Amino acid sequence: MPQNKPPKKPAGTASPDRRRELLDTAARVFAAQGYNATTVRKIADAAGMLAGSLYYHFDSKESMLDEILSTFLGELWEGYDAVLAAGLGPRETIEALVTESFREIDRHRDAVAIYQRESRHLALQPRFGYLADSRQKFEKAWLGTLERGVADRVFRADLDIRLTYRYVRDTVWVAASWYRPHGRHSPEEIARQYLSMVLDGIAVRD
Amino acid sequence: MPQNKPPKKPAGTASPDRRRELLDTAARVFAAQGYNATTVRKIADAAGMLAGSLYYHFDSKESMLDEILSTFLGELWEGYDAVLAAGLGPRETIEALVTESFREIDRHRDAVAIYQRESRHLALQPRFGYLADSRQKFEKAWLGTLERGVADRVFRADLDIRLTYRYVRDTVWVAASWYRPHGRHSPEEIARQYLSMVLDGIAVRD
Amino acid sequence: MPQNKPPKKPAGTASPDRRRELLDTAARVFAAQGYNATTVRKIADAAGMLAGSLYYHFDSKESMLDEILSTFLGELWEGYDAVLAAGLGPRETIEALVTESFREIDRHRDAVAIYQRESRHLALQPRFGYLADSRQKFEKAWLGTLERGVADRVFRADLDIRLTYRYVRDTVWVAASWYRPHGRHSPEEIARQYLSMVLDGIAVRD
Amino acid sequence: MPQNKPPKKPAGTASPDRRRELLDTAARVFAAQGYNATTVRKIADAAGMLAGSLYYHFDSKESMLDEILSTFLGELWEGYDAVLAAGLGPRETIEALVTESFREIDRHRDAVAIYQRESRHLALQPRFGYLADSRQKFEKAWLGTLERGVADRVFRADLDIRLTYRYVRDTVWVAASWYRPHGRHSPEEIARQYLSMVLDGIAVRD
DNA sequence: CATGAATGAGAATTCATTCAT
DNA sequence: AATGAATGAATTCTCATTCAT
Repeated sequence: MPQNKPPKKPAGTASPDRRRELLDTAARVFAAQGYNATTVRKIADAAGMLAGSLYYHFDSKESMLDEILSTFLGELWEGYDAVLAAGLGPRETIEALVTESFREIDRHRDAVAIYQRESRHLALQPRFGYLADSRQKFEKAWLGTLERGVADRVFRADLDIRLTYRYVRDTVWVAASWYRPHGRHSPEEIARQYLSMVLDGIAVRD
Repeated sequence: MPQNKPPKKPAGTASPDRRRELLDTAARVFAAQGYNATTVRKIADAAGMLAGSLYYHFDSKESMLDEILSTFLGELWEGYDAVLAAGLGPRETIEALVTESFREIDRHRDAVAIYQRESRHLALQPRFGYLADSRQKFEKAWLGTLERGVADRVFRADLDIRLTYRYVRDTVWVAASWYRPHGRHSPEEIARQYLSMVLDGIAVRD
Repeated sequence: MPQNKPPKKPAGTASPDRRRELLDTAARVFAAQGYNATTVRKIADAAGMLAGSLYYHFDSKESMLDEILSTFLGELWEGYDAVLAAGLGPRETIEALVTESFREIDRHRDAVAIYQRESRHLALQPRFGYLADSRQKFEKAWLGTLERGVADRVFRADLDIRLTYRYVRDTVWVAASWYRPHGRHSPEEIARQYLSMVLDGIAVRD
Repeated sequence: MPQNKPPKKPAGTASPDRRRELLDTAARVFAAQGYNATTVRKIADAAGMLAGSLYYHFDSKESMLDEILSTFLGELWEGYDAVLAAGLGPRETIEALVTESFREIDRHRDAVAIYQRESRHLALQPRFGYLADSRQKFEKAWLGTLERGVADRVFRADLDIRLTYRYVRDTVWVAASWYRPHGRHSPEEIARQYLSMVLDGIAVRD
């Protein structure tokens, strides 16, 4: 990791720092109000500039959304791919994926919230086709792991496997709707408790 | 029934069947595209009429949303209240609430999806204050039951109780996002499997 | 010609009469100020309505332009095709085409002015591809007639034929920039004088 | 040369070569896309700089247009005045003016194209009042020459003289719309053929 | 000389809503 | 009940222009 921050103007379209700053602001507003209900003016207000000025940095409101989501998914898959490449057993893979997910929620809370709310209809547009791709890859990874777990007798065989998949998936990701970064619990701690519930249930064992 | 219908407003004119039909159509579009992204024209298209014609039946787009949500919540609480009045133990209460919830998802799938997506910010508007009320009442019922269960040693005591509450709540309601009425499983069957996972977890017991 | 004006609402997108009225207004403003310099607001002002109201009738400012130009070209080619099908000699064909052109200028003065000013760059856009097609068909008809005339020794052989083509073509169409319908001269009278100059020149014969 | 250059305005700063270069670039883009449709950014792109940088050289987009047109008209009138001062007969004057015009088209093709497209409405603005003046002076020169020619029985007397004037004027200047400098024909050769058509027509004499 | 970032005044377009018929 | 036509406010986006560096 180089220490030297960009000494001269970095090449490319514009300062990536400012870009990231503005995208963070935009993500915050999108997450709070929903993409459609967010006007460019609101974003600009939150960034302390005029609406038109945003267009120096971005082509359109949609391209901001695009960049927010694709950046998030990029980093998510970096983490997931590392987990999936580690050759863990099914239970350990699920544990690692869940933990990784909570870390991503911690780092990209707004992007996750936006993703939850908007991805379904966005995925229909060609521009956001990667959302559909990601969803499919996602399903393959999680469902495959669960199936492996059932085969290995690590996970229960009496449940509808797709139902289980949806259950585990949703269970993790809806957390983004109430999770506050740097709150009482660290992502790892939340992951631990969630895993405990998902794997062992909330009922006391007889 | 009072004689004084609103003098000019066409709020409750004519056939309640047509009204319900139109609301179902509206709910379908709202659920599919999001409230904000849904134009009155899209609803009218789906209903086979022109945008302006909807205003014979309803005051505004917002009043359609209002009626959809309040009808849904009314029926939901009818069911919940019956359960809560039955004097069941904590585990049985949770089981009954979950089952009732899946039944509501089955009957009001679109309304539930709309509720999930929009209730948070709608609740801030005075008109939709009942959403906030309902949420609070909801939390009281579920959280109270869980607490009673922990006290009765029916539910695990080692979990953060608010985390558990959110977990159970979300776990059930997100199902609306993928649930298709008249699909492979009946609501009761889905409830049964969900409960099995929530209560006992998905891991095989040693 | 039926006397009866539309007794009931005509089918289709909207009353074609109103549509035509608005297009005439738009064409007038486009011709006077140029397409780019014309704001929708100016058109709306000229039509006595608000800018947004135009969108009830048309998809966009561009689609108004499109409809103006395609209607004009449609009628132009109706006239030209009739002339070309008549089996006249080269000189008579040129005379008939010129006369027909002045008639079109008389009927579609604004559309012609717009065409002159905008067709070149519009033709590059796919939507206005028909402009390029028309230009090509146009060249074929005129240039072909001139060539036939040279072969028949009706037109001079000592001139660059493409230069002659451009000369005749431009000579006719620029007239639209100053021509006022219902002015001192009828289109036929103007055509006659133009033809006299084009065919015989302006110099006194020795 | 006065010392008092404009205090803050960068109007006439530095290298006149660079200035001319940039104006040529601007003229090229104006001619290709139209003045209104040309953004400062497009000009800057074509010049290999950023939009803001142009303002070091010019006050405004309009002042670029102004300089392009006034430079062109200045040189045009230099040529015309020489012709008009030469004391030629009407026919020879027309011949000389036409030839001079094609030379100007050759040298200022873009400026001529811009002039054709924009002068009519620009002339209404005070800043471009010289366009109206020029047009008037132009008409006086050409129309006067034609009238003299009719009086001298060099030109036909049976034609509407204003129609003839427009005919000759347009006939020459529209050539700018298709003329490519350094093309097959020299300006003098094109002038020769045009004159031959204008004076003697394109029909074979009996 | 040129850049990067912003401004601010429109521009086109959308859309909930109204209302006479 | 429904239509056709319009309103008017808001929204996204564009662009000439400015200015500190």
